Amino acid sequence: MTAERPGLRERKKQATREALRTAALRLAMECGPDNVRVDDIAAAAGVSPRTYNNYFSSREQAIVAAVTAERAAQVAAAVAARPAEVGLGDAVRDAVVGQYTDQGDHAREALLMITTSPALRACYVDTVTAIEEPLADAVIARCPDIDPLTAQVLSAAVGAAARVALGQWLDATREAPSMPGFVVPSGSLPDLVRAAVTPLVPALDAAGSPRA
Amino acid sequence: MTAERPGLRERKKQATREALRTAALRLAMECGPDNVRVDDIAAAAGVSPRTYNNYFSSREQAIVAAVTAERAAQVAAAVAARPAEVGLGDAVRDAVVGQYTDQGDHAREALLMITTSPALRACYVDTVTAIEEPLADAVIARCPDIDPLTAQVLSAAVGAAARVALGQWLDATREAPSMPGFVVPSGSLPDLVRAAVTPLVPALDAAGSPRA
DNA sequence: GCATAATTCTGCGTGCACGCAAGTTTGCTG
DNA sequence: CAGCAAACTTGCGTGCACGCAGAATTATGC
Repeated sequence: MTAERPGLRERKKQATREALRTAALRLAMECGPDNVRVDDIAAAAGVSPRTYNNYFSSREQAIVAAVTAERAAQVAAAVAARPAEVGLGDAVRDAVVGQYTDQGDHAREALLMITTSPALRACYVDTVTAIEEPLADAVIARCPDIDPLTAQVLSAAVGAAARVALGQWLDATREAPSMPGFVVPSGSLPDLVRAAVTPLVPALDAAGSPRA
Repeated sequence: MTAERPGLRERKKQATREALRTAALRLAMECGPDNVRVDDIAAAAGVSPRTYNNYFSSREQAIVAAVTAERAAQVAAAVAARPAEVGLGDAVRDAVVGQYTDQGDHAREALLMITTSPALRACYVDTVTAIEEPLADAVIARCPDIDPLTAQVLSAAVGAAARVALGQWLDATREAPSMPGFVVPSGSLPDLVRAAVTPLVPALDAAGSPRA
């Protein structure tokens, strides 16, 4: 139903994208983030270096994409999945927090590597921008009477909050190894994300139910 | 008082930065944004091309900086200048809106040129990120008991709202010339910014006065 | 099945960002 | 004033993003 026509063409594109992501992450983990050239990734995926940039617009993007993958769609789905009774604020907050809980074991060491390189950290933090549009759509679907601009602003605000939390956490985990005493000064990532999104709950609720 | 020691060194640096900004904007206005090379800007400012990248990390940044300039500090000052009686929400909103009202005549045509190039638009939109840190400081100064993370999140949210408003407005003004009928479909920029920040006011007020 | 239109991949060239290692200027101190 | 250390500038080399145009591949009409 949702997949109208797989189409040989489209499938090949997704395969290439997947191959690039995987190769990028593998090489980065093996050789270290700074010892991987774009040409290497392209070669490992069996395409031209030029083709790499038809799929990803920066060297770091492919590596990060291997970890981020379908996050945007998942957030939107999670918001839609919350029962209609709970307020918009709780629904969005729980959906976002859920995205950063129970990371797989493999993802955890990848995250640690991303911590290594400033460029990778910046790129990873920027990926949360991708949730804005799907999230706005989900918000509109939940509250059809909401002003589209408001939905967009609130989604962007949530994205910004997640960005702040992620930045804090990445910095904290990077500093940690030097200080043997404290492991994670700021607590776990899900807790941090929750704490960051919580201040926005009043705004979300206010927009979600105008007559309350 | 605040300026401890200007110092010959620091003055030269600011002069170079200013020269680069000005030259960049002038050349961009004269030749069109896409017909200006970094080397040209550097030459016009009398420095090496390499030095250019010691001050600005992208070609567009210098052009945009000529328009943006001191915006970040002004927002922080504007927040601090609001009387202590008004709520945090109103104070921040008015301060941000004030930044985008009564643009100079010269700035207005520069804005129009920025509309021309996608890269410039993206860069200009990204500059609002710079207000986050000063704004967070101003918020903390206003509400000393606030959680620093909350202040940071709210500032980032406000920045995101401004970003959305700016994006909308830039897109709208770009589409406008093709449609002779409508000039600005979405209204004036200050109104748009106000409308974008308003949904966040409940969150700001909630954080600003916990006991209300 | 085949011709044709639409996409995608690829090589090439250009402009750009940035690390590195001198060379130069500035600020401080004896 | 001499001399030293820190900061800034500059040239060079490398890797990268992306526009462009031609070849290769896929979809579509007959």
